Amino acid sequence: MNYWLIKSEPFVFSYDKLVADGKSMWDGVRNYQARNNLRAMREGDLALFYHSNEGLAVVGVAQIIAEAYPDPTADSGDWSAVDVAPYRKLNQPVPLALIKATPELQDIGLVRNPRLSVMPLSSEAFSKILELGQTDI
DNA sequence: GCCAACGTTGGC
DNA sequence: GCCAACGTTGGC
Repeated sequence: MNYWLIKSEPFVFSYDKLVADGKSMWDGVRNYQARNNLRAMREGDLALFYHSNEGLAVVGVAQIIAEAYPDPTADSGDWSAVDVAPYRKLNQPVPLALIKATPELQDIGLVRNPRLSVMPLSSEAFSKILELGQTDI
């Protein structure tokens, strides 16, 4: 089981929208590092869902339900998409400021490389954020 | 709305 | 293959 963090701008696609839709294709990634992370995802992996730009918080957990396939929204280039489904909404959103203020979370990609949109997380970091979000899964 | 950080592009 | 210029992302 691998753990991930995926980012979305909530006015483009929010966690609530994912819940409403039941599942979604995770497409439009145009960054090689992020794409390679998408390709490393396995069915059943869990991903924290982070709202960037507005909200600035981890709000829920999503599950990977289909592994990487060619991104149909790419008209050229070698890009990938996966399918995700809602898994659990956090009881308490975990704001970026809290993550930055938590010593155990100083090494995660969100802090180290804030512009990467798909990044791996250690199981420790994943659990810690769930704990901050007062959520058991 | 500004600006810093990073990735990508293109000239040499 | 290097590096400057540019575009994009995302926090503040």
